[in-house]
Amino acid sequence: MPELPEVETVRRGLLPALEGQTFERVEQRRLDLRFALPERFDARLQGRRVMQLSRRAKYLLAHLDDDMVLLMHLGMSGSFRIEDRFVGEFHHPRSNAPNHDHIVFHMVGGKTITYNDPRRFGFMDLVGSRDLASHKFMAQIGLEPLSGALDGARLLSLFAARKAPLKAALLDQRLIAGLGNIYVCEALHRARLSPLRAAGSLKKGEADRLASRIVEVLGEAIEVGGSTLRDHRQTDGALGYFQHSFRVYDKEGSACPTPGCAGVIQRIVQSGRSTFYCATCQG
DNA sequence: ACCAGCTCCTGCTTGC
DNA sequence: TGCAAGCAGGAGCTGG
Repeated sequence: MPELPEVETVRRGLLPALEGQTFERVEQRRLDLRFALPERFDARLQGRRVMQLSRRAKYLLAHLDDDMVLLMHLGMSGSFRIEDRFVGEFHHPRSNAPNHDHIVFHMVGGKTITYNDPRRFGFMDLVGSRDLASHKFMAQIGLEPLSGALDGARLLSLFAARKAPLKAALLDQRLIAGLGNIYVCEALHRARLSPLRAAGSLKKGEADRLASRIVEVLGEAIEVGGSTLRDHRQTDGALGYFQHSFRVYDKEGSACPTPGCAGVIQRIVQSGRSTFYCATCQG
């Protein structure tokens, strides 16, 4: 599912269709996604104008002209597509395939923005802008890695005394926001650090390296529109390209790309999720 | 406080 | 070819 670079790509794709634009009508095809949608979700959006579309961690935030914020999370399989006019449900080649277009935003001017989410792990909520910071899902979110504030010193203090492995600590959204399974694996490989290391055991030099590799890999991914594995598409249907730059993710059995390293990428399971790394050069 | 495991859901891939 | 198990980019919740 979308991690920070994919969500940022989606944000940029949605900007022209959403920012400064007004909801003419909102078609809500179910009462829940992962969670129940707020009461009168469709009615409360109708007629509202989007003043700004921002991102926090993996959340998209549409700031409305009535001081409310539409909060959106894509979960594992959520995506948006923009069309000049709604062309109807997307029909899968398989008959009986259920339709997963759950919400359609009909904008003034004729464009439609359709939220599709087969696994329905995504969710949306409406919250007053003054309550945003204390919102259940926003309050715990950690450091924004591209804010300029992520460096070795910050990493050291965030990870101090933590016994959890680096892999788990980096996935913890309360510490650093926006990293997911792909970019954690990629950043650890670039920093030549083992995903199994206790987070609290990092030395200053290692933390410096890790912080700069995280910023680097996220930046590179955003530049090319994120990674497309299965579901992620840009809002115009274009594919991201960063999957071609993976060094370890989903590369089990491949030669380690680190220059001079004779290792082979292996897959292990940590906290029930796949970790890809090179045991030879990631000490 | 911290951490591991389970859970939600659908669909694609893999292995027998 | 068919079928079932396994796996997937997230993250809240529970229980130790």
